[in-house]
Amino acid sequence: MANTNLDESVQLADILFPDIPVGRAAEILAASKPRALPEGACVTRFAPSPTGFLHIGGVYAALISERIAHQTKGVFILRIEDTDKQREVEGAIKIIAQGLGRFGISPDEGVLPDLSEAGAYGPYLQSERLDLYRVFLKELVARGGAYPCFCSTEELDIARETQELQKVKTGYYGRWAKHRNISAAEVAERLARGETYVVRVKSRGADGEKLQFTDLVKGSLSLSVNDQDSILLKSDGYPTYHWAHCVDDALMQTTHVIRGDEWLSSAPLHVELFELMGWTIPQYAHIAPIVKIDETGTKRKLSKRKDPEANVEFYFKEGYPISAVTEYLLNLANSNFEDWRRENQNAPSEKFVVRLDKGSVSGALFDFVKLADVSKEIVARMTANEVYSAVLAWARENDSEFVLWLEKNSDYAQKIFNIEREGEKRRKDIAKWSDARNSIEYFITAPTEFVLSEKVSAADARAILEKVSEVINVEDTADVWLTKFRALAVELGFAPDTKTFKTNPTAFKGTLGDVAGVLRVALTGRTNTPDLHQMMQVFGMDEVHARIDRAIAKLG
RNA sequence: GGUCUCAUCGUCUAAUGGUUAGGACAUCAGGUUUUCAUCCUGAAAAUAGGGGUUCGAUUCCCCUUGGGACUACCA
Repeated sequence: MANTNLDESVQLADILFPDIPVGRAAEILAASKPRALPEGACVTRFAPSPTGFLHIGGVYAALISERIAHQTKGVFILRIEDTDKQREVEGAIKIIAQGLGRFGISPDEGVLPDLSEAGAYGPYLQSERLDLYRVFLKELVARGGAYPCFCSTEELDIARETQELQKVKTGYYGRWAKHRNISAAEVAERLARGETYVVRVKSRGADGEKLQFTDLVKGSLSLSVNDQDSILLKSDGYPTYHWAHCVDDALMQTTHVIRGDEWLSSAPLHVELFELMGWTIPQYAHIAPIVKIDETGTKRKLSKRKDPEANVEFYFKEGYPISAVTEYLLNLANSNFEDWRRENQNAPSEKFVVRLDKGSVSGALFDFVKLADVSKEIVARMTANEVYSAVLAWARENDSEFVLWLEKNSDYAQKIFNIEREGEKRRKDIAKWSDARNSIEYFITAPTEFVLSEKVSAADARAILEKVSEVINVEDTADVWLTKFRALAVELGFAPDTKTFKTNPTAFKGTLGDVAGVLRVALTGRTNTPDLHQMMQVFGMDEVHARIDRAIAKLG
């Protein structure tokens, strides 16, 4: 800034922002209280734009930010970046705040899930901070760090075309920065004529210069310094992301900026901005995006247009338990999460300490199979009552018919969900709540089709069912039932167990499993169900008899 | 095109200048159980390619190839 004429800059600032009194910036800074936080506490924030959509990648970033803040006894802020009026969508703030709320991610400051605002460093909507951006921009202009630019979009387009033709770097910089040294007098004149303008940073960087940059996720990097006179204030009076980020995170005293790595290449600009203002530069953590393989076989970021799974609504609709999605995301953030989980089976996931430096450096593929596994594990650990409540809550939003049944048959449903849900070897058949209905469907509707295994003849099947009908008593303990069942099988010429059958296969019509298969199909119409004895206990005597009779009738 | 960046089983990843390169999910095979999606055992499966440095490289360096991000008055 050696040859910048300070007087000229101050004049320029006054012409541009005549309504802002001298010293206003200093006043605001002086009024902003330092946060009283314990040593090592991190202040983080999630700052989405309200585009009507909560992206799973956003939840990922928010989750990491929230954990970093809270595990250090710091502060987590939800700030809304609504500086693009074109893209803003009605009701989007609600979607974001409540969506995060469903994931249990609650901010200490900013917009809360109930849409109220908390915190002493607000407002937390950027559209309500417009005066702040102007105040500090005036300061920057006065220091010779920014200037107005009157170039039209057309002019800029032409310049870029020229640059492309000449094969030089595109953009507004150096000798291409037409208004870099515009005089206060000229600005006054153009303003008087009603010309619109933007305000650009007067970059100090030169092409080819490097910036040693330490990123908390990516490590030590050598980035190119910023040499672009980027726009800070748009002609509509709104700041660009860059300026808003700088002003907001300085005023909110953010210590750790955790954001998607698409921001990495503009980090040098942000660093320059903080330096120009003489503010403390926050620590940066640029996290890798969650990607998918598309039709062409290339990896790309989850796209809100093309990929339904990019939207958190998708997970709500499918009924993935929220904690499963959270744990999967945590596992993506720090792969040692699953080791921790094995050691701490019943601990809440908040106990796991997230580390930024253990994050993936390049994008990770979202793996639904793995998610399903995590999810099944979680559902298996839940009680029947918890499962019932979760399924009911899911059904309320997605399956009104099922809700009716669940509400009417609350006790019965809980008994069903309790099958193989006690003890060590728990059944793992539900990954998401939308699976639930199908997995218990045969309890709701008795089967009408009975497809028997080819291993058992119709006559034998009939004999089996009639015999079962005679001896069955659902009050029997599992052992008693099994003894009866085995005797019955032997009586009809089947082997009492697999081992016996294998020693002399020709001596038997089949195995005990084959006999069980007949009963299973009669009761459920399926070959694949939970434990017979437990199911029959839930059915009760009457239902068991009714189903067996119906099956016999069907067999002719 | 320019700038930056990344590269370990199919996937997510661990590890180290010297290891049989480890785990998890998925896959396959065997076993247990009255079925099974549970459970147990086992198998197959990776350091992108080429050069260096080194006694020794997957690890450090260079090149190639491939991927990703950015290159807006969008965030």
